[in-house]
Amino acid sequence: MEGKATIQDVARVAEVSIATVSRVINNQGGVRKATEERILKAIEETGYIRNAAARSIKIKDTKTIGVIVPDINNPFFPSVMAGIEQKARENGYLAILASTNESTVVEGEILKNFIERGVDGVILTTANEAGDHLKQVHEQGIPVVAVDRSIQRYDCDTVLVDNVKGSYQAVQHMILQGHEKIAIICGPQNTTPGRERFIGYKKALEDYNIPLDERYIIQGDFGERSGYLAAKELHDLEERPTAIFASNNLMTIGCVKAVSALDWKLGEEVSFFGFDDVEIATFVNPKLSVVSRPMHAVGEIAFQLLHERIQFKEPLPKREYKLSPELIVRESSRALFPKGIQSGQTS
Amino acid sequence: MEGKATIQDVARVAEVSIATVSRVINNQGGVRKATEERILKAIEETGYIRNAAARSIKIKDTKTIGVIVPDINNPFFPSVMAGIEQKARENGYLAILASTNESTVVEGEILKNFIERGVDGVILTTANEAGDHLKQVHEQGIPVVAVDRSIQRYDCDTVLVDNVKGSYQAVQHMILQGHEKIAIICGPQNTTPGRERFIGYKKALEDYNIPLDERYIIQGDFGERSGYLAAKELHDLEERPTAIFASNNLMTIGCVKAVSALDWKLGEEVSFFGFDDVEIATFVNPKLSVVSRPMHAVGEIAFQLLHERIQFKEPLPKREYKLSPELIVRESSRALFPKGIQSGQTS
DNA sequence: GTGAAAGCGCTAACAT
DNA sequence: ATGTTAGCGCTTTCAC
Repeated sequence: MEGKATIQDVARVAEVSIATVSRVINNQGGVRKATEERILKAIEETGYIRNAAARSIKIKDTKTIGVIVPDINNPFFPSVMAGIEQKARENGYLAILASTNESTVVEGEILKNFIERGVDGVILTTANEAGDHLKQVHEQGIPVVAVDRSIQRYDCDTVLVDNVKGSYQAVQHMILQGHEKIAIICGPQNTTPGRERFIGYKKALEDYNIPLDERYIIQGDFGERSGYLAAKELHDLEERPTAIFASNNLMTIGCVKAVSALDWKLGEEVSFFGFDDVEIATFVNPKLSVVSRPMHAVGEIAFQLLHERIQFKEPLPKREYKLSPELIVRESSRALFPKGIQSGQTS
Repeated sequence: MEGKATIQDVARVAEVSIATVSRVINNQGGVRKATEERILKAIEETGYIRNAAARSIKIKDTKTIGVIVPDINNPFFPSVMAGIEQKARENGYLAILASTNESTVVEGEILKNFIERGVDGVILTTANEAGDHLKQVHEQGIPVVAVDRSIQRYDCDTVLVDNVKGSYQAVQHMILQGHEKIAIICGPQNTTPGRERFIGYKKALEDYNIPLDERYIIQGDFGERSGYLAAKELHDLEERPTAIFASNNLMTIGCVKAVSALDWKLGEEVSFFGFDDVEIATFVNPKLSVVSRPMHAVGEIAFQLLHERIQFKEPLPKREYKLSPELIVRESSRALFPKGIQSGQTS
């Protein structure tokens, strides 16, 4: 019992050949009921578990997919992962996860390791959109789907959230509530999300003929501190904005902290919209309006796409999904001057 | 180039035998510089990546450990995972993660899959402390270390956080600040953390000769709503507690929400201590005092223990680590009557 | 219905 | 320094 029992051991105990044992293990039928039972009993007795390594050396697929994320501590990824995992399980796959800590090198190592282990496919949010380190995977013909960040150097299925649309809608919502002095706290412009969310902002203003005002465009770095600083900067303006849009979760947190510290009345003196729902959103008063990403769905679709690739190895064309984010309007975004009174006037 | 290149292909291209190729792959030395370079070039050319399956069929270890968590969305686990991963990487191991969604059945399946894949060891927070489903792992002689929840049926190394100590210290802290009417929002008493945190509470009161008051002991279920309800119940009391201890993160959130809704002045009218640091802790005003668990360290130690088991397969005795939680005193816990005035007494 | 035997890709003696 | 070869545990013809 101790140590690994092999198919040989089972065969010996059941007094049959290994071929027959193999047949029942993979229930291919064609085995007499009696022998099958004898074998089953032998398996039980020996505590046999088949060796996947030996198996997958013959068989091509491993029914395993690898998932790679840049930062396991960012709540976005566990949610996506949950979606992947659920779909994977439904389809008889095991999803294994590894985190790169935003390091391209580590990502390459993990990738290699996954390939060595013969994963059937990979879902990843890369630490490096250039994608040169994906060469190996590509060469092996292993299907890949990119999530949240696209890959430049190689074509692969991609599932993104429509950042442009999300920020557009948030800004539009505030415009329709009468705001014109709308500030944005941008993410880094060398990242896709940072760029796209800024584009949505500009597009909304443009569509409603509101000129871009440089004073209201603050560069942040997706970090909490930069959100804090940005809010402060906006508050220092002679002509303060009446609404703020923060491009991500951390900057949302920083911004709200600052607004509160400055005793700038959220929702009243300044409306607010954040990108990505955060735990504190429903905690602060007033509750935060946000653009929420369908993370679970992202995971499900990513698996879906991957699964199709795995099944029909044919060279399907590259596909790109763009999921629509959802506008969650809570209390921090309000109509400007509900009584129709203009700024600078007395009541 | 397309499709898997094998060691054979490399040997052919480099015009050497597969043995020599194997030698350079595993850099065992004893290969002339020139040939080595030829082989390296051939590897590059063919895009060869060694097949881990074929390898681990001969070699015993896979340099891979499996990590199983019950709920990937609970922020506790990603943190622990980060600790495990870091140590694993430092030691040349790859950590793969899978989540059971608190299902014993799924946990069994994952375990089996991990065994099939020949993981060298497993770190898990089980969905079922009884541990009958761990039979298979045990039989295979694969080392296991339990994290945060212990395993009853089998002996294995365990790393826990000292719940009793954590809640003891929190309550003690409040006692030393003059509080006597200290309420607890308990977790389920059929879970180890729920039980232990209650024990620490009782012990602290006992040590300071404060009689247990049933009115101040509220049963919760570790869910946010129960924390909310509990706070309400306490507020309804004729003789309200002057301090509250909440046994976990979610109930902390619920409780604080309720306190705020009831306009019960946190820190002033009622002191507060939570178990587990939460994002909102530093967000609300006043900032929350909490018992914080050293999650990263838990992960590091778990790997450490596992690694030792993997290396010296000898039957070490079962080891149990209990890490001390850290008391983070912020603003929600304050001295009762800071001027030294005793309850019911005159100065 | 069952078994014998040939590999799968690799490592590790054992030769040379 | 390099090659030959015997397996590792398994699946899969091909016989019987």
